[in-house]
Amino acid sequence: MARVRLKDVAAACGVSPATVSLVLNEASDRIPATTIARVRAAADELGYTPNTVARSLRTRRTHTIGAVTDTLITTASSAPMVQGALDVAWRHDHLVLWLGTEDQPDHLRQAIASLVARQVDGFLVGAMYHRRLPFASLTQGIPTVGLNAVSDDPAAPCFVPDDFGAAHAAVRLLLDHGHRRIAHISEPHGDGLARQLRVDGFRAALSEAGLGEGRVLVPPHWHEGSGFAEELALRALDAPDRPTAIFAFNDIAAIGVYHAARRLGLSIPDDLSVVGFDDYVNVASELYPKLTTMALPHRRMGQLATEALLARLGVLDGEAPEGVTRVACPPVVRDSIAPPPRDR
Amino acid sequence: MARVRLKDVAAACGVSPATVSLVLNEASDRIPATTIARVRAAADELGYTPNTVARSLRTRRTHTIGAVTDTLITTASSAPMVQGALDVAWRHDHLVLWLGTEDQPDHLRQAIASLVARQVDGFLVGAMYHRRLPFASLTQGIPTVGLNAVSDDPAAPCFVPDDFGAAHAAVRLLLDHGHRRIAHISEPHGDGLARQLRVDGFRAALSEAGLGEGRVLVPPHWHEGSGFAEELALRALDAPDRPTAIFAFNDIAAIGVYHAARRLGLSIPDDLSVVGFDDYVNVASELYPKLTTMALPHRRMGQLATEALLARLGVLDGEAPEGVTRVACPPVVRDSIAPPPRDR
DNA sequence: TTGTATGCGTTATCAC
DNA sequence: GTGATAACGCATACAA
Repeated sequence: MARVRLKDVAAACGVSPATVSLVLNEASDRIPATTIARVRAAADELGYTPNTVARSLRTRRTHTIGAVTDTLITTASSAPMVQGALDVAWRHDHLVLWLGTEDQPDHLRQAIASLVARQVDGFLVGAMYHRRLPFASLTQGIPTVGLNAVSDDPAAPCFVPDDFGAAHAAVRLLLDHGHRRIAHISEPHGDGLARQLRVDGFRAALSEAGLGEGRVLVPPHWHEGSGFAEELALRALDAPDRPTAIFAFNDIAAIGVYHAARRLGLSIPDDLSVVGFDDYVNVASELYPKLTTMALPHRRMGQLATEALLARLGVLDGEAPEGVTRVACPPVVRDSIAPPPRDR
Repeated sequence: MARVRLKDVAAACGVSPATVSLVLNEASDRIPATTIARVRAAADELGYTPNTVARSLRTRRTHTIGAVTDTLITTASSAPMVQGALDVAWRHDHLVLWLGTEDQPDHLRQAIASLVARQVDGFLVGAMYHRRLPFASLTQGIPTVGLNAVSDDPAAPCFVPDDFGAAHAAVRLLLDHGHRRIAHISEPHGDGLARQLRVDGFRAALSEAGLGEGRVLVPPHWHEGSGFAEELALRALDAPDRPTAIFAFNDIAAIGVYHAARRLGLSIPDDLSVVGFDDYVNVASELYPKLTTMALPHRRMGQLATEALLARLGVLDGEAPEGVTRVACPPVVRDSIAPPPRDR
């Protein structure tokens, strides 16, 4: 019942353990085909699986990636990021030890330390929303890539959404439909980097179209749910010079806009066009009318970050990009945009 | 730059490696306090961290749990399950290697095999929706616990939602408000176990109330999104003897009911009460009116499963329960239930 | 071409 | 009380 070891395979086909090792690792090209076949057959028959911990001790490579992220649960969008990383790692014979820090102070440091003790080959340090995370000092020289997070080390490869570009594209979508009075509902100030980038993208698109600075509505402080956006939208839409389109910071804020429109008897998209951000599962696609929004490329980011890390580890060919890479956020066009109403 | 090893701290304080090991593992009570202090001090000063792979090779324990689940991404609810498992494992000095199989055939077997090669101490085999998963034969005698999945080995501990009880409770909620004509919108037949259990809970509650079998609406085949439920609800609500309340299989189906009500000019909850299931993030709480629903205890299940596994591994005291444990699904009461309209 | 010897960093079983 | 010493399972430089 005990697991079969290299030694057993060697004994079974009358060669030394060294030979078996050479054959199984394809480390020597000077072994006769007959022995190779014999060894392979024996290994197969006995069901030999190398003991990776012994191998790791010897090679100083665990083929394991340590991943540390803040809480996994608050945002539904985390799963694709994880899955993307898992996939790529698995495809290249690596496994990942995942740890959620739940944002407890000092937990990040502890988590990294315990992964260092496990001899992980590299680190993925991630955040569930795009922000700055000072991790360069913690990973003790082990190759590290930021995932949805920007490092304090400017050279560290980091993969984040292109919030600016996506906001710009979202506004262009509205402009192309003929809208001229477009407002942006933002989120409260915080440590997230997306807020400012989306505001900037919004403003850039408007200003390029010769429409000035644009109107940005910012809730005074953070609230759970769409309530804050609803209030903001209500006030903006109830005024004489109301916007014909709203670009919402995210899909939740867009829900607030929908609620406000309903309360005011405005029809989307006939009276008001709306664009969201994030493409939340079961949200954007289930609103009535279905919400046009910018998708966060979480899965792609997870894949890219892991590929970059594997490149730095030498298991993949090619160079890992230095510094921050912005990943495109594709638009998901649904039913919430139409040309603006003729007159008012 | 090289990491400091046990040998180094032994040399630093003039004792043998064996002694250091004994001290650091508190394995002997016959070591004088002075040596203990000396060793501790040296270890601290040098920043010694045990190499866990060497330790694992020796102790045959990796303090690592292998977790295999089908795809992580299709359901948003997966993250709490993962987080719950990670938390408990971490709290007891264990780490988890997570693998998503993406439902590719044979991938489950491969995933388990590669985790076995890593010498994981135990397995968590999970599904993202409650179903049967034949994994007992794959885990090669390594302790295994099912997470949202039922094993083919009746003795294997498995943790699943109490779908029957929750459906029963949901219907009781409606009955207590005075409803008598209650319909259930189910999902199409598939390999999920929740469907039948929720139907059974629905029927049991009605029959206990002397209301017969109840009306169960089943879509003929699977569709993405809420469309199927909308059609079903539309037909039921447009008939002369329409239900005053609908218990939906899940929150997505509940959205379909909302859409149908809107199209028919029925007001929720005044004309129609609705109860959902799953408590999807950003869905149930953002509908108008906010949806009353039964929460899936994903996080709790993740925790319980991991605790059971650790108990089987001897790192936690207590026994792991044998067989299937049903975990309660707490109701989340919001605004979608009211007494039925007086007459019609 | 294959086998022998040694080391990877621990823990554990002994003597001393 | 403490220190040699032998595993743990594998990889590899070198010898044969």
